[in-house]
Amino acid sequence: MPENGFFSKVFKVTEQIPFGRVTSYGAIAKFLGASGSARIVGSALNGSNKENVPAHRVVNRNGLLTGKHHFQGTNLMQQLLESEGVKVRENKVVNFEKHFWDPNRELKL
DNA sequence: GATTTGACTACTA
DNA sequence: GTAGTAGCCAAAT
Repeated sequence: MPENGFFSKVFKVTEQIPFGRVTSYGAIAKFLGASGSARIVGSALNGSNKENVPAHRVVNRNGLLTGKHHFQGTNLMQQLLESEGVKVRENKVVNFEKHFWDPNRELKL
């Protein structure tokens, strides 16, 4: 059964992110009905490292890999994104709008 | 139970 | 376009 914890919700949505796509914390927060809790999404992903959640597909609204430091400490996040077809330049996602995936828009329903 | 913190976002200068 | 400040909410201490 689904857990009501905010973290679990974030994990669930993050797991639903399609291949080669990225999204923002605010988008996930909004999808969960907690718009404004973007920071909580980041905190949740902080624990996602232990889960099978592709947290590397979640970046800030600028497409900047703000959480790359929270990974293994190296450029693993960027490597993963590039490995999925998402080009990264200076810790920023290239064509962010193009790779942007909005759960409210595509995952909805 | 109160205080602090944080992988953010938006507004203003 | 960049820089700084404020607002926001949930989890951890």
